[in-house]
Amino acid sequence: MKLLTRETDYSVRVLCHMAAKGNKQWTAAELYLDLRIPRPFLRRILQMMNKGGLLESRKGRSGGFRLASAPRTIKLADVVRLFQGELRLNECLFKKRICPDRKHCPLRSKIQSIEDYAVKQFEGTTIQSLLQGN
Amino acid sequence: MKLLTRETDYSVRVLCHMAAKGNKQWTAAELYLDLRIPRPFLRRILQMMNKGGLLESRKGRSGGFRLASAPRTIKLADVVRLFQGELRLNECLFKKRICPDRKHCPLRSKIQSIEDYAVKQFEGTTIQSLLQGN
DNA sequence: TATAATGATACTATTATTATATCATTTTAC
DNA sequence: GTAAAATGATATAATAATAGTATCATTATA
Repeated sequence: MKLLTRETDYSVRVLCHMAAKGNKQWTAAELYLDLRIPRPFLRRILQMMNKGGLLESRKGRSGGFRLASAPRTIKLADVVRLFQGELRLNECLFKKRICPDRKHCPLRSKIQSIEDYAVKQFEGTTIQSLLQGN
Repeated sequence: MKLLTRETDYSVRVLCHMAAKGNKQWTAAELYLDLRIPRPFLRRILQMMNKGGLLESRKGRSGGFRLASAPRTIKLADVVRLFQGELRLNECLFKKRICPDRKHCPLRSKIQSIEDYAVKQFEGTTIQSLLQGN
């Protein structure tokens, strides 16, 4: 199983790659050459990161993408939220039909505790810290 | 997303239900009446729990299932392992193609830390502790 | 004004999970 | 002995999430 989807994973790579090279502007084509993320997928991700405020974009010829903010202010949690929504490790159990005794379900609190831990990790990780290998 | 699959979830319910009623033997039909887990799915799960050593079974008329060991010795980790294999939250990234720099991937260590925490929770949780609401 | 970029979006493919269905085998009550 | 009631084994279908593709519209500039 995977805690992070590929969209999240690829996006982190993009952000790290950009952050490593200062405040340069990048086209999708350039990023493809460097990172080999499937091209149309990459483009969609870039657009989502733009909409989500992680990147800024310029349209038209000589357009491209750049980081919207400093690497130390971009949290892994932001990327996860953008592509996966709020982390909810309990999801399935309560989706369509209500769990018979949600309140007292002791499994729930275990999962919740793991979820909390994961979110804390994501909140405490920035693009900068990833670049520094922390 | 869900940390536990339905197989795992259902199985925990079955184990807790059994544990709550002493060392009784149960048929799949009885468990269905009590737990309303889809019947063929329930049967398959019971068979897997039997093979996996969580339950014992008796075949033939007046056959059925019972706990293979005391509730305090059955760990949530055992159930997860049986139905989901070793928890591997990193899975996707390294599946088909190798991550370009697995060793140095700082994301990996974050995920690993979350995985370790989750496993610790699972190891520390037993059917008995779930019954007691811990 | 042609070109080279992003924007928007519909579509397809793949995979994992969830669920069903069926027939074989075993045991026992009668 | 044998029918009935249980599990064993296993193939298949349905659903949903993820991953990836394709295409046309729009924008800006060389």
